[in-house]
Amino acid sequence: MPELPEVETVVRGLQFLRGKRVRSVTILKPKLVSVGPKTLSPKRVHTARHVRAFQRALVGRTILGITRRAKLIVFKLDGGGWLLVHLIMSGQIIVKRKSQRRLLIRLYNSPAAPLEEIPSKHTHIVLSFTDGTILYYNDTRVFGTWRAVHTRDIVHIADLQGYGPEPLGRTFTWQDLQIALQRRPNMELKPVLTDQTLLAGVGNIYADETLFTAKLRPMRVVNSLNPADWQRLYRSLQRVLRHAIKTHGSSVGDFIRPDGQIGTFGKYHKVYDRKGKPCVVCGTPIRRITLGGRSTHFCPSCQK
DNA sequence: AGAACGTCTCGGCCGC
DNA sequence: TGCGGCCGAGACGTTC
Repeated sequence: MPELPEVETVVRGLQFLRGKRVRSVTILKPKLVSVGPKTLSPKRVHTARHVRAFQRALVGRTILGITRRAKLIVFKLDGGGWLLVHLIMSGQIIVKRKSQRRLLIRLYNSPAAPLEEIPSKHTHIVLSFTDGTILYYNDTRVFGTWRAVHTRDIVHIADLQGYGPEPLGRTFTWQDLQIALQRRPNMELKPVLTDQTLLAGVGNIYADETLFTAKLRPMRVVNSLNPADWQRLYRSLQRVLRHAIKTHGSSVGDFIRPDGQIGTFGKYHKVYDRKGKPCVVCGTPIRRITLGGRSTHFCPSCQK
């Protein structure tokens, strides 16, 4: 399931799409796509016209670059267009290269569907490129978002403007982390770490793992941290995220790499989804609580 | 059967 | 009484 390391893994795996031109766009679930900046009205209209506008924004365009902002995959297109893809909970991008483009129509229900069993009944969007490459978007929970926007709209896009700093950004220091999280001085660390407007890219798993590594309890209030705590939190955050990227992201849930392989980070979870199991450091059973409406795991002995 | 790793909206509350 | 910001709850399909 995609947080910063998973999205980063996907983005790196998609680099070979640069220079390819979109031949056609098939939309099987119109609710997944939208065009233009977000409007003030929360009600989204999904019509055939809507789908056609989305297709028009992409067909004939060449992909100039693929980058990541927070958990968002950002495709830069020629002609000033952008495609912003958010995998939310269960989105997967799977690409077949030209040599593998023969389609096998065989329904397969597993999240880690092998390449030859794509498309599946969870394939909702298909991008075909002029060289025969095909990109499939699978999403069991149909929560993802695909938004086509133009450069002139980009400053209005809450998706890009509302995000906090990138935790792995070149200039990001422990003081920057402190400044970012102290915008919510009276809140608990866990919900603050996963707030995208304060800090970009951290979700439930990596928040729990980061706090364990930093030896800080998830329910600690932000303004109770001293400078040593902030430095430990900063180092832990970067170490956990970098390690996860190195191991290609988490394999928990539905995460799948663009080449169809599953991630391997799940093996290294120290607290996440380990309720009742012994802490890898001290043996104390890992505790699971709910914080900010999300499951939260910690070692009651190691984390202070 | 209840919970799921994300995001958005809504509404209550607080402080000005 | 009004307004903005903060913050928690619930909703959003589907799967196991």
